[in-house]
Amino acid sequence: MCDSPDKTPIWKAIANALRSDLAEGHYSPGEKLPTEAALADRFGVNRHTVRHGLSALVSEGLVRTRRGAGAFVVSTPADYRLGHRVRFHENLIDAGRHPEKRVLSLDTRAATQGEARALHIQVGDQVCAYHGLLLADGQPLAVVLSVFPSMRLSGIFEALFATTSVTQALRSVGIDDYTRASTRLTAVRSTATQALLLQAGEGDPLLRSSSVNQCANAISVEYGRTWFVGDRITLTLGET
Amino acid sequence: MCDSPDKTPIWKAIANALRSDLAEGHYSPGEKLPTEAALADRFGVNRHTVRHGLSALVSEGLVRTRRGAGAFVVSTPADYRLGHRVRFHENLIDAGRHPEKRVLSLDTRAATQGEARALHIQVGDQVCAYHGLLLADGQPLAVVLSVFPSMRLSGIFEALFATTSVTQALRSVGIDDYTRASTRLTAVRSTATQALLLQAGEGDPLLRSSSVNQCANAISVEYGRTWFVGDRITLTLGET
DNA sequence: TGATACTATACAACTATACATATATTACCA
DNA sequence: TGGTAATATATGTATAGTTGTATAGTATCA
Repeated sequence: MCDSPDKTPIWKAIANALRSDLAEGHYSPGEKLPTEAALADRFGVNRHTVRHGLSALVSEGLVRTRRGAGAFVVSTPADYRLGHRVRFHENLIDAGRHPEKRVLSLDTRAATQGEARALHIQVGDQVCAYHGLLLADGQPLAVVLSVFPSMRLSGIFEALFATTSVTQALRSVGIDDYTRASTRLTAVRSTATQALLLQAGEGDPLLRSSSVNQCANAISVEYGRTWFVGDRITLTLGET
Repeated sequence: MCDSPDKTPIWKAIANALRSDLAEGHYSPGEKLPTEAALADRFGVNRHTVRHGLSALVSEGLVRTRRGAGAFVVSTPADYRLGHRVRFHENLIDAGRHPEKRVLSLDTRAATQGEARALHIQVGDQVCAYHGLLLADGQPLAVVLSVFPSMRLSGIFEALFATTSVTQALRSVGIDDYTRASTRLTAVRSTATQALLLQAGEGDPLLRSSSVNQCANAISVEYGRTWFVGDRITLTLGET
């Protein structure tokens, strides 16, 4: 009976075994781990013990589970550069990722109070609202709500229909370049809908960015709000 | 036994997302929703989960599905015009709906403090209280609590028995016309009783309107409180 | 005796896949 | 032009597999 301070519990040993499997690259990002039942069988333990071990990896952010589907290796957080010029596609390609955009809805409506203030227009002026999903390597990264002042950008609605690129859409209505006039960041908890779209947990922390883009003559052309999944992104400032 | 904070099931979150899409007017009646496969793709879930969410909307009567064809919008929120003259039947007929009223109770009692203030009468004066249910195309739209000052409108009780139309009842006691003197709007959560009557979920958001109608000589003839189901109505102001 | 670690079982929620069946669209032919 | 068959598309149904959760039980150790 040597009283070693603590013999490592089985679940911790399992977590360690899996962790080193990941570290040695036996599984690549996005790959599915064996099922809990299979792991339980391999380690000769109960499924709950495996789950205990897995949950440790989940809370470390190494693994993500989807009910009914399995446990998947998480990819490392994408670096996202904030600065004077912010371009989604460029940013992710620079980070070695494959960017993708998905349109959720696109409609024209009256500006809310906050939108009006941000864009320096009147409450009730027509705006074009773009609701979309940003993905990196096929994994949801953020939801976006972008608002454009229709009056200043006639044809923006059709332009956004034609292309998913904000840069191209703006160019096609005569805005050759635009720069980030302001960015504000806060952290919020995800709603059920956001969680669903982002394939994250309800209440998971999101990084919310509110920003205004202006064209050459300091006219506001876009007011965007973006909700990033906290643990899939690292925002970087200042560096080139 | 720590209670987990109410986690929304995925299918319910999908139903909510679609419901609010309908509420925001992204689809009009008769329009086809995206296919189950497309929705499953958008939300990143299995088609069966989407089907579960859709079936909720079907059982609410918002959507109808046709095998091989798709899912189609049955009803979108009724437009309800607020202004100087507010008439339930007219409003819904103008919106292309079939209005209906159902009497829940009708009695004479003493005015409460709030009612007295609204109608400019004394606390304890006799009022005629009308409790009813408004329906559009057979679906509950709102519960109404209407209070009339008996003293000023002798015979109003019997008149309300004879007809469900407020306009007609008032006319039969000598009020040929009346106009909306004030309207106040807030949002509240439904009580269990309201939810039952409205065939909505307990705690669902309701739009509460408190209004006073006056006859020609600026005498208050009705104090009404109406609880609309948020999903089923869009109140419009100002426009003709 | 009580706390901790693990086991055992059952069920709910979601996924994956396959196939049946109804509808819409297209191609082709007279 | 009009009708019909073939094909693609979409919903309905069935079955099995996987994770999430709840409950109860057992062994061990302090």
